[in-house]
Amino acid sequence: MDALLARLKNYVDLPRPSEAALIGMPHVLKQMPRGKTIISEGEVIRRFHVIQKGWAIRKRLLEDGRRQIINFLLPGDVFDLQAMIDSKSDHGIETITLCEVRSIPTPEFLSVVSAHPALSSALWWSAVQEEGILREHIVRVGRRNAIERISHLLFELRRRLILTGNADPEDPVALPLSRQLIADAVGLSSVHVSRTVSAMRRMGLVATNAHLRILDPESLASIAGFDSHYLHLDARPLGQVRFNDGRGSMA
Amino acid sequence: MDALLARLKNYVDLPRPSEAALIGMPHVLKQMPRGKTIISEGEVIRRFHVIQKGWAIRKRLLEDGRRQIINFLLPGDVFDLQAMIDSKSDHGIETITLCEVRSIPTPEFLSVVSAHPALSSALWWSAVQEEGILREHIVRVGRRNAIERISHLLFELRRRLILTGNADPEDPVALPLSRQLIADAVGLSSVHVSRTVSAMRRMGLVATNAHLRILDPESLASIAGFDSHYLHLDARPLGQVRFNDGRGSMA
DNA sequence: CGCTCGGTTGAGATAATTCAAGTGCAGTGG
DNA sequence: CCACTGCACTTGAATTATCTCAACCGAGCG
Repeated sequence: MDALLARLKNYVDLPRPSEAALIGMPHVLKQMPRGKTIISEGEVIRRFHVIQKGWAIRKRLLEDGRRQIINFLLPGDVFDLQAMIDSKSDHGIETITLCEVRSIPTPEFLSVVSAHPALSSALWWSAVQEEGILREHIVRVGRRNAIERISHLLFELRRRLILTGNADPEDPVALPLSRQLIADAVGLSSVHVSRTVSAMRRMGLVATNAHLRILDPESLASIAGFDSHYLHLDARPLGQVRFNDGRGSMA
Repeated sequence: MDALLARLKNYVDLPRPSEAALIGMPHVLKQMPRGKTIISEGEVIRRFHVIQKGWAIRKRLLEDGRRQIINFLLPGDVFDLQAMIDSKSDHGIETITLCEVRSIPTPEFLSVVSAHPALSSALWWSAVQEEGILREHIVRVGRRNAIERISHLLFELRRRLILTGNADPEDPVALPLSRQLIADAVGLSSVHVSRTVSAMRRMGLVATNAHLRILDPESLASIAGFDSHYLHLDARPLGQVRFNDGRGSMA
């Protein structure tokens, strides 16, 4: 199934025609190897993008080389609100695994969405969830210590992967993360992340052969003080609220 | 002039009828003393809010009392996207000075906005700017040291105040911030903030009588490595893009 | 006048960083 | 098949940024 569709279904059951419209939008599908730039900082964004497969990061680079990962983009994630206005991107987006990325020109995207209230309402939910993830990341980095930050991040990623059917809650979830990626996400040095992850391995929380695997999500959540309400999994459609352009005729 | 209007004018010149519609929305205007809760964590949000006067904070509290300020809400700021979906707020909002807050029920807000493309486009800009501020806050907290964090925050606040005519670029801007507020915003302890601010005073960057005043914004910006493009001050309207509900008839 | 509250300052403790050396694996080329 | 290289990861030791605890100060207020 389409990755975005799978994600939005956590919020509403889309009527068949809306599903069809979502999948049928004119788009370009691109395979990208790991480490490629999807959007570069300063570029004007004129298309919406959807991650179909693989992982990407949003990141900012400081002049002296320090890097901050703003968040991780997983299958089913759409970006970017910035496509709504004609402005230069304030951050870059880059693949960290082999990816399949779908992109749709802004006007076409909006006209499809505006014709389908259920779609637009689901996309609002998606935007609210994304903002929630951003806010929680601020809390993570600002007020938690190393093991809490890492545990919280890992648990969030697992939760989000499960949401789109990209991970099985029963299995140890594998994450394609290097120490350096984790470090740049949670604001630590890669060697301190290495030490902390080693400690977590000794505690039986994760395994670290080839990929990082989550062995004990419950303990992870409790160490992290994880509270999932920022993911808005409880949200239910209010009225019909459109994510809309003003040009096409209103269906 | 209306605070929100003043802010949106940085993006578009709203046509008279749109201005009138914005100001004329059915609303409640509330005076609130310092330290009052506008929205509490867990509450379902059914109204949009606009800060008319004063300052507020978005914050998250951890179980053990640690507090993280997610961002500052200044005159002209609108919140919250979360009003678009029927879900519990994942954070609290609280005044930190005497405030005047306007609130509009979601459906009324949306129907006015959907009738005015220029308004909806301006509100998209506002949402994009807010997301940019959130992202930059992550970089600030994740990858900058104490003096950089504080300088960056102060400079951003000054810039935003100037944007809405709440500060004069020529004068030393005064900010109603305690050491503790700064600490909880940038993820430090209040005593370390105190030390750092004292150092900044000795460097001639700020004054600290009664209120914190910014004396030397240029040096502040250069210490902080401040780059304003995340505020999207360069953005210009693309097509007509609506911020829309799907219930009312489309004007 | 005496309290309270925010801010300041010092001293010692701690978390995380930096630098540096060493290990192990995956891929490459002989 | 083996040696060689590169890269991520690991570990130790020394250093530094920041925190905690605690005492003190001074302005504003009842």
